[in-house]
Amino acid sequence: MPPKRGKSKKDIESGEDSDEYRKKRDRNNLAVKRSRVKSKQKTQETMSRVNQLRQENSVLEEKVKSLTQELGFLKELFLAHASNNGNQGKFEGVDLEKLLNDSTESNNENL
Amino acid sequence: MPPKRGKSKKDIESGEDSDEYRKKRDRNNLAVKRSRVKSKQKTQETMSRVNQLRQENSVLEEKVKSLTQELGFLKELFLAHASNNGNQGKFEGVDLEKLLNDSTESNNENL
DNA sequence: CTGGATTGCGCAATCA
DNA sequence: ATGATTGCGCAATCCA
Repeated sequence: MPPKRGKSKKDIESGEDSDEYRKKRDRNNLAVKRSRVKSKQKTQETMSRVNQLRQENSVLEEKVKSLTQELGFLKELFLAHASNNGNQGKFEGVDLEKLLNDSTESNNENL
Repeated sequence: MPPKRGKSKKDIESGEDSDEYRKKRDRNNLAVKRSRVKSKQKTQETMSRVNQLRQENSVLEEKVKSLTQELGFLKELFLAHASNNGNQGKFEGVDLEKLLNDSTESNNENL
């Protein structure tokens, strides 16, 4: 009682000398082609993404650099002012020394 | 005057039923395998690179954010001080208004 | 079960 | 001649 199918013996797979088989192969070959094209596209996009990120990155680095520089300058200015006036680093009632360090340390440690 | 070679007819290529041919195929198959492994590795590395850059990027963004914030705060402090003393924005002999804008504009325009 | 999508694999052409 | 790459088809397998 071999299972009776619509086809002859071993389905379309493996054997089936012609039409159905060929048809199936052809379709698969197309699928393979599509799949590979897609794959290559993705690879390309990934590489582009890398360059894009590199760009953004260097822009940000410069930004950080100039902001840090700026901040450093202001800090010195502050300290100079403070010592000139002997008001213990207080300016407008704020403890600048502490403030400046707070948001400078955490930013410089990664450079 | 058929060209005389060391082999029979069509070289080792295409035909040559055995040894030389098979040997060549086998070597190529290995080469293909090597090549494909290498290729996949490179793809993987590229993807890792993307994530790595994403990381660096967000770190930098935060850095810029906090530095900018800091700078904004100091700027206000400065301006307040200047107006309180009615010295035309001069502080320690420096024109802060101008200074602060110079290296702040170029840094905020991309946010 | 049906059928496209992926993937490993080998062949041959071509590059270096 | 030789290894590296690349397009291509086959078949197994995945996945929906």
